[in-house]
Amino acid sequence: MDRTVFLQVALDTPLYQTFDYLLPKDSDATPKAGVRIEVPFGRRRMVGIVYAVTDHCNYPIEKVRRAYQVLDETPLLQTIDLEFARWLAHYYLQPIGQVISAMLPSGLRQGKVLELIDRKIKFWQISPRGRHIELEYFRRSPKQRQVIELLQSRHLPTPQHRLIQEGFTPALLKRLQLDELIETANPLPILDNNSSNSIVEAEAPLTLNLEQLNAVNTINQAKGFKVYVLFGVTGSGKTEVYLQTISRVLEKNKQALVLIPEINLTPQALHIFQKRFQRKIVFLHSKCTEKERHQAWYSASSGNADIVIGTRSSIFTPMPRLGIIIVDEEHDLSYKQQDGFGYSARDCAVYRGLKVNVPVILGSATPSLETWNNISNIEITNMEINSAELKSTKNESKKYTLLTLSKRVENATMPNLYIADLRHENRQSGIAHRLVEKIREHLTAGQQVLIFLNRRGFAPSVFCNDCGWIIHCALCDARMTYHLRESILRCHHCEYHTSVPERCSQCNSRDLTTAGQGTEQIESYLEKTIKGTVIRIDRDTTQHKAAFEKKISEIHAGKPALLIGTQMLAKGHHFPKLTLVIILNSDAGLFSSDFRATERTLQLLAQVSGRAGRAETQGEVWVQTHHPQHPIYQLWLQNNYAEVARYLLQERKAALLPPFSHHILIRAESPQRHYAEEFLIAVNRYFLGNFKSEELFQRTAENILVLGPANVNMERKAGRHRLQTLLQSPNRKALHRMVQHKLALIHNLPEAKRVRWRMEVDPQELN
DNA sequence: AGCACGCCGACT
DNA sequence: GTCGGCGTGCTC
Repeated sequence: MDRTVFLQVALDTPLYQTFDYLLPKDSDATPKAGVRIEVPFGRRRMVGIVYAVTDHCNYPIEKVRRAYQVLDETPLLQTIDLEFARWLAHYYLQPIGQVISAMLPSGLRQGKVLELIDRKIKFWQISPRGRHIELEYFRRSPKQRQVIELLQSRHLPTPQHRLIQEGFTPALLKRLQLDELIETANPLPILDNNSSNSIVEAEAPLTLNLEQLNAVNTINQAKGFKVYVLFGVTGSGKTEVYLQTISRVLEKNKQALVLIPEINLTPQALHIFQKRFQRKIVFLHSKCTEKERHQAWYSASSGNADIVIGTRSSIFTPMPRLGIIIVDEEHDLSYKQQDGFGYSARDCAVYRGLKVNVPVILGSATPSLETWNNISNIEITNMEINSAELKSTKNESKKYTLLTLSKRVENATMPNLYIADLRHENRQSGIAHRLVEKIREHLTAGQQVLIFLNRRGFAPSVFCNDCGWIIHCALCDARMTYHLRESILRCHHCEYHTSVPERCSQCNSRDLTTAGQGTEQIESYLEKTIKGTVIRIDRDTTQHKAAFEKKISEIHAGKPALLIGTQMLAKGHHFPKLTLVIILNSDAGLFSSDFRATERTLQLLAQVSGRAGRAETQGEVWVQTHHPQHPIYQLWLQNNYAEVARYLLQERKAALLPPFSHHILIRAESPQRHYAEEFLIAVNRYFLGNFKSEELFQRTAENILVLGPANVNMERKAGRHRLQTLLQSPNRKALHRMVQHKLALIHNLPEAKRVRWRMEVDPQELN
């Protein structure tokens, strides 16, 4: 006898539950878990995912409503994906419906029909021959030259209609195709080995050095889940290790998932994969159009694509034949989602690897301390001196295997590191004269130089010489940055900007002046001082889409040039002609209140330093500082990240900070400070019972540390006051349990209605 | 989150 | 008289 069937449906609401529904009218079959379903929800009509099919319901049966219709025959999410979602929701303390919603491309979320892309549109891309053709070849045919230049600059196929809009004719394109200078391409960056128009050649694998070979062999021996930390200095050939392990995975007819940080270099990285594998590769990154994302997602989840390369959120892409997960630059902050539900794609990757039982590679020249602490086979050879101490830091949680690549490929050496002590240097516009001389030397020798300064604009603050008044943002607790070319004051923390005032608003003096230097000032100073090409790369100079790539290819052309850049330029780019790197303002990271600041600064120093001297030429790196004796610089000079990690882990252990304890952060913000504060106080009462608001530190019965409500470093940002409570415990389970139990209560607090609040597990930034 | 209901202040 | 402010409550 048939029993009534109930569908537990996950809906995108902030409620920590699923909702029960009856089958749609005259439905012929029971839907499978993982299909989309349209249901009535309050007065709304929503699309959800069938999370489970059961024969009972916990809700008063007379109030259970009937679903409108099932939208898919085959599930979009498989059982294993739903289990992944369940774990995510539990671990990150998020409503299941919102987690599942984040796993789907937005079109599918809204109930759109899965449709394949229109194959009738013709796409063009540069051919291997066209990529390397001398432009001289087009002396007599400027139109052809324009097409070639355009397509050379593009990393993704360009639709024909776009080229026709640009004034090119189909006949012209046909002509170039005949000369094998351009080729038709699949509409998406999908390389399909059985499509006749794909003529991308497979590039042969490179020869591995011993360390690389060892890494590849070790990973290839993995049977099921195992985490490998591929610890390789910049230029040590991590990518080649990825490629050759992927190659083995593909042979076994499995799929590979490769996560990369959210940086501008993606097109180059992707090209490497395209050249190596004549397989279906799909890309998922922030610049994908909705349609591309949809298509890539479909291709991956149907098992059609062999390799998925993407940023943070691609960790959720369903892949039925998943065989390996690679997280490149695993320490990178962009793996941490900052808004919405604050997951770490790297941590999710490790969990997913465990769940699906496949190996996970975490690659970095500067692994995060969380990762480092999990390594089981730290090589004692590197650190004989402290091996006794090291052993004492070991605990049962060590479970990752360390694979070290200590040498740069092609005989490139590591750069020499130097400190410029600003206390004894003459300087102008924030740069020591001695270093300007250095720049000249290297440029004259035909090399390129990089100046790293993590500060846009002309000057980071403007003040009154008479009364000392500093101009602040109207919406944030932050100073205004002066932008010379625009002649404007900008806040770098919100959209607020204003014209430069004539007079001090406090004392009416006309004597306003700037303090400090940004990239704009360094650029204008050095353009005058040295004669040569200066290329500045920061958010201000790369606003137009093509500008960034244009500058990068200008650098790659290899002519002597001085590059001035922020973070943007620091990561992932390989500039073979770069021999001198100067880091201008790393002191900023020395006195931060965030306990992770030291780790971040050292990672950044190492990453930036790694840009220097990749080819046969010896590179040098200079750091300018007022505090040359600071331990950060002493550690940096040793040029031994393993030692850095060891040292920092000792500190963390002594202070019982992560990874030796665990954090959950509750943030609240409101235009009215007291609303945020009252909410957090109400939350604390749940944890502490007799919470005394005048004490900053308190402990719960389970000995969990409750710290707050406390101000965030920049208390007011974009017009909102921000406060937070930090929960800390060495016992992750106890911490989770406590918060889990109060979650629904917190959500229902009347105080919660008046503020924007969110829960963050494993926060990466405490300010 | 949405979306409705409901109960008070200043406007055509 | 009603338009609309946002406090409160509910969603299978």
